[in-house]
Amino acid sequence: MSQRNTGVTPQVVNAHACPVREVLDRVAGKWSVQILVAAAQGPIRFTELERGIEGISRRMLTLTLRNLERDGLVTRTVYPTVPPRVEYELTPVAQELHETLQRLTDWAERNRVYIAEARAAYDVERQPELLDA
Amino acid sequence: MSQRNTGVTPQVVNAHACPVREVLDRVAGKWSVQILVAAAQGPIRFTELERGIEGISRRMLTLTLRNLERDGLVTRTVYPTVPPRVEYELTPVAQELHETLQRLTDWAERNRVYIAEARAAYDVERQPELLDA
DNA sequence: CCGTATCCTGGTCGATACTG
DNA sequence: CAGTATCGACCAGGATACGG
Repeated sequence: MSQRNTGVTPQVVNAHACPVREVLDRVAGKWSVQILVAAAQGPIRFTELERGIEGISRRMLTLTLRNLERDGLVTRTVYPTVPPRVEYELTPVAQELHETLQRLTDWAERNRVYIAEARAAYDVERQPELLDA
Repeated sequence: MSQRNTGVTPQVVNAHACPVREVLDRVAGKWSVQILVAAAQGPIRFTELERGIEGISRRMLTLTLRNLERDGLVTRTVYPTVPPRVEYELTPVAQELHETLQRLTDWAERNRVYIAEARAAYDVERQPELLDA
């Protein structure tokens, strides 16, 4: 592989067997989903994204946007004004993705308490001695 | 945090703002989804999982199962026979999750070609000099 | 305003060897 | 059969500084 490490998601050697994993690899990055969500309402500027997504660094914002753009999930439009202005917008395909992600959100919200309790119970079960520290 | 590193997913310091990320953190692990899929048809044994999921190591299978169990997504049942027999089964909550993951799969399959082409186009655009190597 | 380049750290996973 | 323990590699992502 003659390509240097550009920070872009490297291509897989053995193609994915499972299509679910394929999506996840695209979306499992720490910031991908939040960008998709933030951009779902319409075109949005770089700085708006940066301000809207708590804790994201400029680097990761750029990197994640590039990957999304590479996969055809966002479009990048540069307006050659001064100061420069760049807008990102979800493609129709990404809009679909965003809708299915919404199902996941629903699931998470319906079951977040259940999961939290399961965790708590499990942890108590396995590490009871840590309770009196 | 007085807990040693047991290989179990560490708890987050700052709680998740976004509920989508909460799901993803639970499912984004390299093997979680494949385990959920493999177990979706009914109770399944450790070795069956190991054989069914190409490339998974014993270690990762155990680790991922533990995390899923901890989150209340799978149940672990030990039959004290000899040789021992352990069965894993999805909880109803995980069954729901599995269904929504199915939507993601559908999306992936509908759009895999589109994405592959987007990638190819993007890469050519950015690294044309690599074509004649 | 919108990035890129570099350096560095910690968490994830694979390999391997050992147990009830 | 169904695990656990240990070590090491690798890379995603944070901090920081610079550029058009």
